[in-house]
Amino acid sequence: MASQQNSKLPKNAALVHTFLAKHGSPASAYEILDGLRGKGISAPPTIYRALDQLLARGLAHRVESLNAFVACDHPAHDDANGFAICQDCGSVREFTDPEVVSAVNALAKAQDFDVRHVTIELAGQCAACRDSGSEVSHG
Amino acid sequence: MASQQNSKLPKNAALVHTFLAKHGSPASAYEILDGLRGKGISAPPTIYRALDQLLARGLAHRVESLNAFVACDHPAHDDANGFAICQDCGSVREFTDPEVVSAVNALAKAQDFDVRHVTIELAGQCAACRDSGSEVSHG
DNA sequence: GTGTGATTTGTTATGATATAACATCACAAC
DNA sequence: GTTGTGATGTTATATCATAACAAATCACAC
Repeated sequence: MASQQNSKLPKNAALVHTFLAKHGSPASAYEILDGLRGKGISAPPTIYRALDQLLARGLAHRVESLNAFVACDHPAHDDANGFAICQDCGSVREFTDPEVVSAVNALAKAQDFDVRHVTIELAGQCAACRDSGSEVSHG
Repeated sequence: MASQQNSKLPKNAALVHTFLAKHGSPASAYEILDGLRGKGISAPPTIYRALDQLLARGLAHRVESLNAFVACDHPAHDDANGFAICQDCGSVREFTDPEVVSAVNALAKAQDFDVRHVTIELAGQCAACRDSGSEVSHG
């Protein structure tokens, strides 16, 4: 259902993917750009094009509520994944949950809606921040 | 769980809410601004402040994947609603679904994540566009 | 009705995110 | 070697959002 493209990853897409994978947490296009200025990349369109290629292959996701991008943990499910975003520490955890997916699919069917992509983003507090009494600063 | 504020809606918030309700589909902050220039509103911060007030009251929602805002259909559930967005005709339908909500809550509990807000956005094709053979133009 | 504080509003400027448009390059197919 | 396609570089600009500060308005005690 995803990752249909088996052709070789273009150079810039590979650079961006590597950057995101190392980064670990979501990065904005401009953070990626800043991180790759030494590698011949100098302008936003280059980043956005590379991101488009990664998104098409399921190798990265856009986190809508952060206007940011992450390398993908499980490319096989890129059309129905989700993110849990801690508002205290900024950590983002990707998940794929069959219960949520089936509930969403049932809903879409009931509404006679042909789903192509599902965005699920949970904003809240992660366990680590709750356990430390919420005094963790954002970053 | 939402709409805790019972104080009177400020003038600009009321203007923006009325605009969104008439508009029917999601509008960007700048579309709202353009629609209200005749009413003494002349700059983006005024719109964003009014939107913040509406969001806090559950009278409007932000559609993350469109960077746009809609008036709310059912204020009682504003922390766990969803949108079905047709990529062909641009229509947006709001929904609240207990199955999806409970699946998300179960997932969050399993992940030990304290959910404050849930974003669910389905992108795809609405029944009307499917039935008309996808030849509907975007707008 | 006057003072006081809180909220709302107006205004200018700027920051942050994303894309249009067009030229060039790399490479495979023929 | 020409042609077609996809990738890349570059400049400029469109779009979305907020910082910072001043002024107006409102609620309410006195």
